[in-house]
Amino acid sequence: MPRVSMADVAAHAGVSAQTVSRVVNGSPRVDPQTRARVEDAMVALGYRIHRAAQALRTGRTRTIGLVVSTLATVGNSRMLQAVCAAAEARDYAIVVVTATADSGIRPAFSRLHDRAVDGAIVLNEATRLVQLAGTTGDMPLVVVDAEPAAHLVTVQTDHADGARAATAHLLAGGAATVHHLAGPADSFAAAERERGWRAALAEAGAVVHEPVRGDWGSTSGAAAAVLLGDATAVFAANDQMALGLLHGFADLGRRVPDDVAVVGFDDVPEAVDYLPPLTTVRQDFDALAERAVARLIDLAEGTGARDAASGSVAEVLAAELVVRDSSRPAAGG
Amino acid sequence: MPRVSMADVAAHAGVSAQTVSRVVNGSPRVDPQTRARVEDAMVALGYRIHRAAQALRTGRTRTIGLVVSTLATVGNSRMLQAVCAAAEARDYAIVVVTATADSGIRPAFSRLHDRAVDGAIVLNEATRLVQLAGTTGDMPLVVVDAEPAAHLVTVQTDHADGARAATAHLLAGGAATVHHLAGPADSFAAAERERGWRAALAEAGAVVHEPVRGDWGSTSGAAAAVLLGDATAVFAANDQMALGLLHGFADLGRRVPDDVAVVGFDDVPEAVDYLPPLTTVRQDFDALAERAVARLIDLAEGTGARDAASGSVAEVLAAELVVRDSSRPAAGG
DNA sequence: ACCCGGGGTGTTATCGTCAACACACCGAGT
DNA sequence: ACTCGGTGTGTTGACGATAACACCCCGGGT
Repeated sequence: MPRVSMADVAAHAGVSAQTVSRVVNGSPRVDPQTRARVEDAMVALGYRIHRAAQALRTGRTRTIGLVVSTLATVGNSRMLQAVCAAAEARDYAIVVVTATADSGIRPAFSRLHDRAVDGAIVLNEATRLVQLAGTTGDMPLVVVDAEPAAHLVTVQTDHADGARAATAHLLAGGAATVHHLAGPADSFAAAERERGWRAALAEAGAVVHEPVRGDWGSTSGAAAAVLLGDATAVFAANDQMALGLLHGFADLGRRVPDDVAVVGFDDVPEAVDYLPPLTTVRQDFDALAERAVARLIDLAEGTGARDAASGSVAEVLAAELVVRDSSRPAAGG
Repeated sequence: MPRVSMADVAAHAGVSAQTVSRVVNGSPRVDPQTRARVEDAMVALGYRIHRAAQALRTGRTRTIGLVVSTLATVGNSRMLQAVCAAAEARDYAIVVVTATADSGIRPAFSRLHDRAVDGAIVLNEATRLVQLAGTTGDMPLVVVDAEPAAHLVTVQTDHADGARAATAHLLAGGAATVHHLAGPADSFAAAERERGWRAALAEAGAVVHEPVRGDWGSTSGAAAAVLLGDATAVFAANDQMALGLLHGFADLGRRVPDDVAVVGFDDVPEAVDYLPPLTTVRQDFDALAERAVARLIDLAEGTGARDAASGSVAEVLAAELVVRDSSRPAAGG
């Protein structure tokens, strides 16, 4: 049973292939009766458009590349899911390519170029890789969580403000100052969260201890606990490292939140069942993905929407503090 | 700067487009000097093959569809990453489509059909959806973690054996019997893990309490703790539910592992930092993905490899018990 | 009667690649 | 000399969709 082409449908409906094309693409210049006949034929034969042929002719694939460094972080995998949903709603498909630290970003873009994707969304914490991306190709690009820059469309959570809120919350809870377990040095999100933390300390006139640096993984959080032995409040740059802190502090015999309060970032689904349940900053991944996809498709289909559709070059979405027991000393323990 | 085609390269190298095609596809019938000239021209012009055109001509896209119900479970997102890596190593790309419970699997396959993928890997815990898949299309298919069946190539972890090992471990630790916090009723993996648990109890002649059923999420695990108030050992069908159990038991004042031992399944990266660190059964997602991709490409490129390459219809990979504190009463607490 | 405009439809050419075939050349066997 | 097999290369014609253009028909204005 070979593929059904427009010509087959056309023959069945007694029209030309061009008319079938017009029906498929919703052209208004088709007689309603003809349209109905063609639609019946499409159903009868089980017609499906051949995207490869369409892509060859039009130069557009209705496909978006997603460049991702890793899916091991919960944030990235949730973003992927949200991006898929947003793209499917617009009849676009997502091609995932990985750009690891050692492979670099170039082979990833090379693959996307081969595939003639209409654009790419970069989900990559390493700012320097993004700068390489500027070098690579003339492909429409939306970068998530990267330093805003000229010629670069970015979408991001307001990491700094979320971090500020988390830190202020800890200070309000009675801590003299707040220590910080930061993310990797090359991550934009980590830098922003650190910036927000510093700002909150500065506002309150609190002492600033240099942050300890982790790698997003929970194990690095557990290791950091030892270095934070004298802290009474710690803001961790993500939930997984915060979990590690909970573990590390428990091993040291320090009770959370009574001896030390802990706050994370992301609000992963499991955070509510950590011991104790984790106070954290919630990112709205669905909204972030939705905006990224919308912006990218604007760019890709842009009929010169450089001014109208894409008013601002950087889009920033609010984050929300979620208070749970890990920062609530009075938690009926 | 428009796209560089084979014709452009051909003109630059003073040969025909067909010769360029032969060079690109590594045909042996090309003079080494000619080949070198063409390769130089490709580099000079920055030639990249146009996959859409290639797909139109050959009917093959070097693209694999990945049908996934959700990426919220750690297992699925790790599988996705591993599948990407395995596919990229073979110069295939991955297109992700989601098949939620309410949308059903049909629109997902519809999208893949449009995209003319060479085959699909189904990562879907709901067995019934997979049966629908049989209805859908003549596309080469590899199903991960599904009931082996005729005309169906499957790849799976040995869930039953892993569960058996986990249960036996708990019994060996001194428990009179082991309760089970099972996964959703429609999940093949959940059913297999339950089967392994039952088998281990039967071998030991232990009392069987009907399992409590969760939804893979940690919250359902926390809720289940209340129903398991008298258990001294619980085998949870995944790590996230086990985390919920740890939380629930803590709220009930039951100490893990002293009052009740807990074992999970998957070995998520964070399990080592749960409180206490979680004994669990490790799945080798990389190997699973590698096998799934290899089998699928065999099928897709199969020149009739029905007998040779695909000897067995179902492939089963071993799981490994990882013992940590949540099941080790003597853990120097 | 004539032209005009526009709705509805068909024809042609083309996107980039590759399979099939054609062909020119050369050295070896008869 | 004459076929023959093999090697290196060019030519032609699809694959399926669609942009551009051509065309027919019909009602309304002159």
